[in-house]
Amino acid sequence: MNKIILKAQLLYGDMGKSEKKVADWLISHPGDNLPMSISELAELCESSESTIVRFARRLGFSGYAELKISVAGEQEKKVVLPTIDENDSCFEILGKICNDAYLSFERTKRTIAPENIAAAANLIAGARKTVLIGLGSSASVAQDAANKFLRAGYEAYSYGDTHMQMIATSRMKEGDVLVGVSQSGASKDIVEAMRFAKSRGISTICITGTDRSPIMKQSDIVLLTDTEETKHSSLALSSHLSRLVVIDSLCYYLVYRNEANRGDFENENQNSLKSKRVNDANE
Amino acid sequence: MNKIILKAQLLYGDMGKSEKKVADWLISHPGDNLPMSISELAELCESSESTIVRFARRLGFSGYAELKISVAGEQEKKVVLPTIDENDSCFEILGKICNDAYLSFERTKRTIAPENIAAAANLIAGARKTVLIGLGSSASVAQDAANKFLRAGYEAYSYGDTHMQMIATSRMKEGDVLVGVSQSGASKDIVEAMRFAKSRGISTICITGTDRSPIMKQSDIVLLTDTEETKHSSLALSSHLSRLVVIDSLCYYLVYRNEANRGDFENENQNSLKSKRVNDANE
DNA sequence: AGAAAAATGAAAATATTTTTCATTATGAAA
DNA sequence: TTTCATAATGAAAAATATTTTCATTTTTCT
Repeated sequence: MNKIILKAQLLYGDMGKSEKKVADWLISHPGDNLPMSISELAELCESSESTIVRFARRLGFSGYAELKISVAGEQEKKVVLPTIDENDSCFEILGKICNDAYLSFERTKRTIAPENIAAAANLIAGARKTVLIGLGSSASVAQDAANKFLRAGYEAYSYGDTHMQMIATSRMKEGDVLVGVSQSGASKDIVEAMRFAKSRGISTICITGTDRSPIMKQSDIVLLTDTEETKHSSLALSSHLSRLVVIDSLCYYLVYRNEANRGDFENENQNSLKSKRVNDANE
Repeated sequence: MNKIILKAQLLYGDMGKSEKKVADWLISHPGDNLPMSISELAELCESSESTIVRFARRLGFSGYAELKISVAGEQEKKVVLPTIDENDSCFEILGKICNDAYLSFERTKRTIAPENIAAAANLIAGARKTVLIGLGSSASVAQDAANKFLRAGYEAYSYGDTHMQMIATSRMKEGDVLVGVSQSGASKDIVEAMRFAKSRGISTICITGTDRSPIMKQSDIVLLTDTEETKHSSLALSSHLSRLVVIDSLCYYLVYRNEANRGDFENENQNSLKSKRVNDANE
C-alpha cells in the first residue's frame, strides 16, 4: 500500500527514541500530506529538524525534500467528497458537482468491463434496429443515446413511457437490440420488458449502476457504471453523467467503425439541420 | 489523466510568451518529475524563477513548491490527449471522453457568470411555473432538468417538439419562467418561442454554448456554458455534459434553498418510487 | 509613433533544508 | 557505582531554495 510507511515500520527497530517519534507520526497519519516545512513537522513530532533529516536518509532519501515529494507521490487519490451545504452559492455548487462528476468518471472507468463495452458496441453496430428504454432520469439518457446513434447513422429509437416501451418491445425481432437503462437496475417495467425481449431471442444490453441487480439477469451484456451512490440525495447526479459518457463512447466508436459514415458524418448532419437555424451559427 | 497538464493546456491562451515556455516544457515531459529546484527548471525552460512562480499560481497553486508536490502526486497517470482516432478501442474512447468532459467543465466554470447562475436559480425559485424547451440533444437536457426540478419540489415541465413548445408558451403568463436550451443559440423555433414569451412579459433564461447568439437577445438571463466546440464532430458531446452540470447545480441550489423541501426531499422521492421497483434497491 | 498596460527577469528578501557541532543520553566494562 | 566510549539529539550556522520586489522590456491600443 504505502511503501514509505512500510519501510518506516521495517526500519523501526534501528531507530533512536526521537527518530521513532517521527516514524510514529508518519504511520499514524497515513493519508495526510506532509506539513509544509521540516520545522513544522519537527514541532508536531516533538523532535528536531536534524532528526527528521536522519530519518529521511534512513529510508533511503537524500533528505527531507525528497521524502516529502515521495509521500505526495504515494498518496492514494484522496477522495474529496464534495459535500454540498446550504450556504454554498450556486457557483460553488457548480464547482463541487464538476468535481463529483470527475470522480464518478474515474470510478466508472474502473467498474466497467472493457470487453463488455466493446461487445455492446459491436452488437449495436450489427443490429437491424436498436431500441433504448429507461424511466425518469434514465429516460433522458435513453433519449440522448437514441438521438446520437441515429445521427451516427444507426437505426435507434427510445421510448420514455411504459406503454410505448412494451409496444415497441413486442414489435422487435431477432437481430434487434434492446438497451435497458436503469440506475437501480430494479425498475419493474424495464426489467419486465427486458425479460420479455430476451425470451423472444432479442439481444439485450443493460446500463446500470447497481451490481447484482435484477436487470443484469435479463441482459446478455452488462455495462456497469459508477456504483458508488453519492450521499447527497436521490438525485444521483453524477452517476447520471457517467451513464452519458458511456453512451458517448459507444457512439464515437460506432461513428469511427462505420467507414461509410465517418467521412460525411459531420457535414451531413450539419446540413440537415441548417434550415432549422436562424443563421449560420454551428451546432 | 494528468490534471496539471490539462489545466496548463486550458490556460495556455492566457499566458505570456515566457510562461508558455514553462507550460511547453511541462507538457512535453508528462512523465518526468520536476527537476529539484526552481532555478534548474528556469534554466531548462529558458525562463526565470519569477515566471515559474507566476505559472504555478495561474494553475491554482500557492507557488512552485506546491506545484512540485502536486506533480509528484499526479505521476504515474499518463496523459491522454482527447483526440479520438479510428484505432481506439471503445474503452480508450471512454477515457478520452472523460478527459474531454473534465476540460469542458473547467471551461464552463470560466465562461459562466456566477451572478447569472444565482439570478437564474432565484428566478426559478420564485416562479409560479417553469417551462423548459430544447431540440435534439438539448431536448434531453431540458427533459432532464424538468424531471429534476419537479423532484426538487418546483413546478417544471419540458417539451421536446415544436408544436407543444408553442402551445405551452402561449399558455404561460407573467410570473412564469421559460428556459430555452440551445447549444448553437440559433435554433429558429426555440428563439421564436423565447421572443414570443418575452413580448408577453414572461421571464426568459437561456442556456447556450455560443456567445453573441440570437437566443441571447431574447433572454433576461444568459447562462453561457463551454463555448469551445470540440473538434471531434458535431455530436458536441462534452458541451452537452456541461449544460447538464449547470442544470444540476441549479437543481441542488433549489433543493437547499427550499427549507420546507430539504428535510423530506430524499425520503419522499424514494418512497414515491418504491412501488415501481422489483425490490428495495435504491435509485 | 507614443502612451498605457502587461510581461519579464535580476536581484533582494524570505523561508526552508542541510550540515555542523556541542551537549546529552545510553550502555558496557571496571 | 563510576568511567568511558559511542550513539543520539537538537540548537544554531551554513547552504539552498523559493518568493517578492521592482526596474526594464515587450506588447497593445490609440
